[in-house]
Amino acid sequence: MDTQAEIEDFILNGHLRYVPHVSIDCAIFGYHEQQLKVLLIKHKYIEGWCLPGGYIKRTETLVQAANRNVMERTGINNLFLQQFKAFGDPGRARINEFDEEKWFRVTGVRVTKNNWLIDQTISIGFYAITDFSRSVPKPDMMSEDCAWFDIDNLPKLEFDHDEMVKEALHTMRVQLYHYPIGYNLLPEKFTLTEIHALYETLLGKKLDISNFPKKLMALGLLKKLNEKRSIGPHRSPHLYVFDKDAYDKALKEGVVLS
Amino acid sequence: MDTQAEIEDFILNGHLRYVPHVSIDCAIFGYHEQQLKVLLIKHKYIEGWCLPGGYIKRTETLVQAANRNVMERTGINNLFLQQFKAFGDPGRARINEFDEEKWFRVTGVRVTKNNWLIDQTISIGFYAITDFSRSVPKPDMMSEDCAWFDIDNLPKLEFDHDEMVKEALHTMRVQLYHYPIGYNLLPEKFTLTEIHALYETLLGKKLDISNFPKKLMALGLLKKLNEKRSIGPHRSPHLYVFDKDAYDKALKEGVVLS
DNA sequence: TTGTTATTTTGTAAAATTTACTAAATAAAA
DNA sequence: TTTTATTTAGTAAATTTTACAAAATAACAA
Repeated sequence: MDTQAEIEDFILNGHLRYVPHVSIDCAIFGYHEQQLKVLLIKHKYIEGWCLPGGYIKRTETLVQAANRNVMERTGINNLFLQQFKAFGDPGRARINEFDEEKWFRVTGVRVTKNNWLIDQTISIGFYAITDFSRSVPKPDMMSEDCAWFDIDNLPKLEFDHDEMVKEALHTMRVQLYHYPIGYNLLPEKFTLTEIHALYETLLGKKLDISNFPKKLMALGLLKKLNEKRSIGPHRSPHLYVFDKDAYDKALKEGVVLS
Repeated sequence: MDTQAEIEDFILNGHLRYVPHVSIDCAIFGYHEQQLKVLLIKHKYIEGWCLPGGYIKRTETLVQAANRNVMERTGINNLFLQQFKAFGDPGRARINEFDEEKWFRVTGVRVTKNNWLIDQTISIGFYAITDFSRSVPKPDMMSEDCAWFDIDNLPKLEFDHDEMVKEALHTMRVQLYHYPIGYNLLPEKFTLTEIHALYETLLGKKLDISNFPKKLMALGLLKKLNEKRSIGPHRSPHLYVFDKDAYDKALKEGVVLS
């Protein structure tokens, strides 16, 4: 979606391919070396930053729509992805502030007030987690920028997206105790210290350095390798990999981490 | 919404007052004397039973829409109400089976295929809990029956409503440990045995008769009264009431029950 | 008035889990 | 060989959960 013809077609005929009045918004959390970030985009049409999002094709499921959106913004497929809440309070989208001239300047298309895009929209929130160092943030056709922001240094977001981030973060932190996490976020082979740091960062709190790795091991998701990693003048830590079968089973059936 | 004029107006002009393409569906759980039921409705237009639901007014929030719907079906206001998931997979509503003649027979209105009601719809699922003995089930204008069904003796439901009930029940049972429950479900003054039975029934499992009441008390939501209830040739149990302040605080901030 | 009975309620020991802390093992570099 | 920072195993204390026993009780019948 980039050429002017495509933009025009989306604006004028999008309602035939997408479900009107419903969108998805994605809180994409990015982790790397003990840093937690969120991906934001800057609309051409709007002043501030907001969460990436989009419409749902009439032929795809909600999860597919969210996955497509996350893929388009980060270039990464098949992330851990969860629906967390639908947002639909009237006034959340500020459609009353519609400015035909501005739309024309930005899109090059004459948009009238009865266009399918200019109407009340209910948005379904998803969150995803990825390794931000592997991603290539890419704006969509309606936005001019797309970048990672530190989780505790976010700008004021547009619409109800502040609340969305808050809810997404809360849900993510609760679900960390009930789903396995780490795949795609850690190197193929990793140390207990690395996965410990991952959990600490995502949860935003300290976890006992001696007990937490034991709890992780007790879940039975990790396989200990006969290899160690050299980390300078210190004891070399063992390397681990995820047991893919146990991991996928845990994704389906859930786990309990205390 | 009952007269023919109102039905006709809803079908022909509803898209002006309601948000098209989005609906809500409510799994309304009913409790009374150790029985757990679900409220189902039977559409005039559709063969089997399904969850009650409806559209969202352009002026109301999602929760208001759900509450209005629950109120219309049960006659009871202000129940414990929670959003649990949005459902939007294509094909879930079977709009391809649209039958103009049948719609006319049922509604007395000539509905064409481009009507706002005949299109892909994404539904936001809410669940609620009420005392079914106090409710007066009432069909909506599109349905011919509305009745309580035993939770473990449900008929096969239409659309994706089997999955909705399953998800609603699962979410409800998880949230029972994180929100206070019992208000409106028990008499104003109740015994520990009664609230114990409530939890057992909603959770669908046994809870230790000696330890569970202690856990409940530990939450600090109950006030012990200086009254007892006569229950025949047995020790008279104490009566309790909810501490409204603590209860409301717990509703907002959550509790932890083990 | 006194036992009988079923239920409520308190008490407590055992079991299990979590937490806090100690110390041994280790590997590279000085 | 010693130093050093980190990994990792071990364990005792603290806490929580569970299981079970027994006391309290109130209506009724004898």
